[in-house]
Amino acid sequence: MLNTATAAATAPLPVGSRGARGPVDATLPDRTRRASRAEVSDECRQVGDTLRLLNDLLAPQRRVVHAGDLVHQGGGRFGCLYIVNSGFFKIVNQSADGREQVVGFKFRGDWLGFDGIARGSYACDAIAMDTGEVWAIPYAELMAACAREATLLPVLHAAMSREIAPARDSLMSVCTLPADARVADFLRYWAESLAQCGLRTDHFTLRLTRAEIGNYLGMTLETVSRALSKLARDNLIAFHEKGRRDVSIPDVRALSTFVERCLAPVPTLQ
Amino acid sequence: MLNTATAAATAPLPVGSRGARGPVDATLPDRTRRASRAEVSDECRQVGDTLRLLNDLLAPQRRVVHAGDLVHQGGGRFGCLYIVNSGFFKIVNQSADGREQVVGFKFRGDWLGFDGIARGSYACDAIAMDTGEVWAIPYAELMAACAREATLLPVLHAAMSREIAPARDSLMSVCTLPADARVADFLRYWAESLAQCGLRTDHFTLRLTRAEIGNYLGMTLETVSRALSKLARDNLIAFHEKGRRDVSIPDVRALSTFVERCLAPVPTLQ
DNA sequence: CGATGTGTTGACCGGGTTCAAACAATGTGG
DNA sequence: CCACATTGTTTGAACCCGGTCAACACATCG
Repeated sequence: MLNTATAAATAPLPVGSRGARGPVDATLPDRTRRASRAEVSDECRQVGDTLRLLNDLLAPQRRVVHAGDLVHQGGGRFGCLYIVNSGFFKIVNQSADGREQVVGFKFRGDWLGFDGIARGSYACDAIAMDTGEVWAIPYAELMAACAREATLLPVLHAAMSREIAPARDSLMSVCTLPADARVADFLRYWAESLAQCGLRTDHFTLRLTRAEIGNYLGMTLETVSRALSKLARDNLIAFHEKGRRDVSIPDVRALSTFVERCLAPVPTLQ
Repeated sequence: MLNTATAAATAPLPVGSRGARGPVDATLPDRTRRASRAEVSDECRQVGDTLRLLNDLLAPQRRVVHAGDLVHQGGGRFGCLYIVNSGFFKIVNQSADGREQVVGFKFRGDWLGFDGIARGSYACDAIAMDTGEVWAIPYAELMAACAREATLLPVLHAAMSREIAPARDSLMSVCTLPADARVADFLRYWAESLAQCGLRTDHFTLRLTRAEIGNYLGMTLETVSRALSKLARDNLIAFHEKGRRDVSIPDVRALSTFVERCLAPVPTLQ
């Protein structure tokens, strides 16, 4: 496939004609951020606090959903934001010519519908993948509450800010990693997301079909299946008996090293 | 490459086990939104209004940048948001293992640095690709101004909301289109972006190298070059004399139909 | 039981990567 | 001014990863 990673190695991105002049905020960058266990539990607690705050201030309408339910639909009139209290959801983009693309997933504490604020209509579908509960918050009411309660606006902005990075990360994954590594990286991401919900990460059942994973990662379901088989062969994951959707991940970090190893064949950046 | 579009045709995404139950806001979706000429000039005016508003309320620090300058750097401490007044910029993600990925571009009226709000540090590099000017706005000051001036917050939220869609769109492009179509779609996007800045769209000079385009689109620079040559051969674009960076696009809509034609070989969705 | 949806695996082949060579544009120093 | 290096672009040829097609296994369900 597109090994742009190696391409970038042979022809690195020109940072500029005369070299960088340095950022305005010149602090040392630490790009290697990865959530530690303490941070994860910390984030878990923050999510609980946020949900409690919203519940107290706005008494949002709770809505129970089941697998396949649409929370909001692309093109539909924007009115509410939604917060995931439980379950998980996929975000699906649809193009005018019928292509549909899974562009992300949402878990407990994530918000749905931010893309509707600017356009006045949602830009994508949000679809439940399991039984769960979302809280509907009319945007106008949220704004009014922000005027009353000063602690609310920072929470909202942080949530919107968090929407930006994931799509960029998966774009990078799709553009720079070969198929096997993309699947491994996806499993790592999934385990990390579960951990942030306080769920166990060493063993879980994927509620996604191979086709959905493949669509999200830009490959066919056959390639996903082959990649998973290979990962199982290498003991990076293990399938539980009874169905190939129960996955065990003995060591999540091993998946990360596998991803990096896929780029190792071209170790020298220059 | 990965024709997941056709894969989706043979194995369409399951919307759910029992079918969709309908969205909360059940208005008719119009997914086929594309900016008309009136909308473009309208948006152009809105951008001007926004810049004027911010200038009057906050007197932001103006900063002239040249090609290659870093506006902010991934990992750097978050403090300011930036608004593009002129020039254009690329957003580059960098992974811990050295991969770097162009994940988007910014033009006049776009904001930079939203991804830093949640983390407290920027998640990516913002790099000028030409001489231009950005306005630095300390986030704390912006929040204070929002408290004074009620019209500011909706503008800010709309800007943040607009950050969500582009990355998703390019993810879809990368995942569902073959190389030729991706390049065509990129040119269409670029022309559209220039139009929204009030610049001419029928003839312009790409300030990007083939390597940068390829990185953004998930392919090698050679493939970009070949795709451009093919588009020129088909008279969808034309190269100006003196260098292969001056591009003429006689009819932008022809590019759109070309993209759709790349999916035509599999016309029946079922 | 058959029907349907999902997952696995194999064989083939084609689009895109890789490697290589050549050219154009630009700058640099003697 | 030319020689030379550098960077970006184009084009060709060979290879290979991943898409395509097909067959089969397995589960659930009416």
